[in-house]
Amino acid sequence: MARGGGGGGGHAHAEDVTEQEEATPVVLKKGPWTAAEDAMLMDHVRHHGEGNWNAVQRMTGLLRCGKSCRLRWTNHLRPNLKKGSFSPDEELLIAQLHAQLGNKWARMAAHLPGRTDNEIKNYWNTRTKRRQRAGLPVYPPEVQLHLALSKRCRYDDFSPLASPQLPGTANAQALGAAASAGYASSRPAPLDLARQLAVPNQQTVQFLSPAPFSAPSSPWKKPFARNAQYFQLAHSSPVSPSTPTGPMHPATPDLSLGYGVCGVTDQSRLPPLSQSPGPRVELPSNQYGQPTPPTSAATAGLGGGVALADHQNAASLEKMLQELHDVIKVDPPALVPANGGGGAALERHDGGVPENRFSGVQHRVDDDMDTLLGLVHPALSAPETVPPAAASNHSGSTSQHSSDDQNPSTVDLHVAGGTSSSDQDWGLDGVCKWSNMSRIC
DNA sequence: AAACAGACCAACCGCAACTAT
DNA sequence: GATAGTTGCGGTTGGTCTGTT
Repeated sequence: MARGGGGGGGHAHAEDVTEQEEATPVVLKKGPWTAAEDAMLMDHVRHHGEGNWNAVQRMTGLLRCGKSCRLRWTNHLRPNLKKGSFSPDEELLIAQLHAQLGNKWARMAAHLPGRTDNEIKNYWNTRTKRRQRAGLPVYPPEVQLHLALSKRCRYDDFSPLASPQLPGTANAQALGAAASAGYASSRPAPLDLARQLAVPNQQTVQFLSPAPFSAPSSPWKKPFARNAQYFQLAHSSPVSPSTPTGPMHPATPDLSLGYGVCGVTDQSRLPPLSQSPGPRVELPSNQYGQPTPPTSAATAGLGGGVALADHQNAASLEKMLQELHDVIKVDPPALVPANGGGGAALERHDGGVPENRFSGVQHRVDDDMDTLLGLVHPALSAPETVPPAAASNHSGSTSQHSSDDQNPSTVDLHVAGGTSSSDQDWGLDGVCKWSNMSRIC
C-alpha cells in the first residue's frame, strides 16, 4: 500500500501522448463503466499486468483516464474481491481498526482481504452516520474500552505500555514506532491491536479475550485480570471463516503492511482471518448492570441508565482501582460512596484542583481513572477534559466527523449494555451516553 | 400508488508521496 | 535540485435502491 510504488517511468511515453493529444484531443469518459469497458480493462491487465494505468488508454483506446482505470480495477475487477455485506466479524474488525487507525481506509483494507478501502469507507461513513443519528456509540463496547484505555499512550513518559524495558521488544519497538509515527500527542497510539497484529496465532483482538490486557509484559494485566468480571467482554471470533467468497488474497501483490504503525510487515501476521472462532464467552446479563429506561435514569440525575448492581460491585470496583493505582505507584483518588445510592455508585471526591499533590502525575492518573470509571459506570466520572478520542479518528482529516454536532466525548466513552458486536447491539438502548447525563453535560 | 427519506454504492476530485529524467 | 509523471489515499458527490409514511 506504499504510495507511489510504481511511480515514474512515464517519461518514455510523454512525447507520444503529447503528440497524440495535440493531434486528436482525447475526451475521456466519465461516469459508470460499461461491461465492454470492463472487458477491455481486464484484458489489458491480463496481458500487461497492473500498473501503468495511463498506458491503458493509449494501448487499448479505452476512453478512461488512468486514475479511473486503476480505481475500476481495484474496486471492482480485481480478482478475489469479496462482494456482499460485511460479516459481523468484519464489522467488529473494522471498528477496531478504525479505533486504532482512524480514517486510514487503505490500511484497514489491508486487514480485510477481499475488501476495498472504498467499500470500508462507505460502510463506515454510512454506519457512523446512522449510529450517531440514533444516539448510539460509534464503537462497540470492547473497542470503546480499549480505546479509552489507550489514552494513556499520550503519556509516553508514563505509559508502561510504551516502556522500552518491557519484554517483547519487537512489540515494544512496534509500539514505539507507532508512537513516533504521528500518534504522539493528538491521538492514542495503537496499543494492543497493534501488538496483536504483530503476533502470529493470536486471536484477532486480544483484548476481547476473557482475560483482557493479558499481555505478559503489561502491568495492566494484574488489575484487569483479577477484576476480569468487569471487563470480560464478548469474545469475538476472527473474521468468519464462513465468509464464502473466494480465497484470501492469494496473489494479491501488496497486502503486506509496509507501514510502521502496527509494525506489521508480514501478511502472515495479519489477523487470522481463517481461524476457527474460539468459544464465545457470553457476558452475564448484568455485566455492566442493566440498562434502565432513560426516564428513570434522568430522574436519578445520572442520565446514564447503567448502574453498578450492588455494594459488592462497588467494593470490587474500588479494589480494582486501588490495584490499578498500585500498579502505577500512585495513591488512588479518594472514593466516597455516593449519598443514598445504596452504595451502588461511587463518587469521585475530587474537591477540585487543590488536591494536586502529585501535580501532573496525579492529574494524568485522574484522567485515566476518569476513563476507567467512565467505562465501568459513565456517571462515575465527568468527562472533563476527555481527550478527543473521537478526534483521533480524524487522522489529520476532519471532514468525516467534523460535521458531528456531538461532543467528542459522546462518541467513544460510551459503555453499552450489550456485548454483541452486531450493529444493532452496540450501545444497547443508547442510554449510556455522556450527552444523556444532564448532570454533566 | 406516490412521495419522501435514508442507505448504499460507484465514481470523481484534489492532494500528497514517490520515482525517473 | 527541479520538474514531470504516476500512483495511492481520503474526502466528497451524485445516482440508485429500499423502506416508510
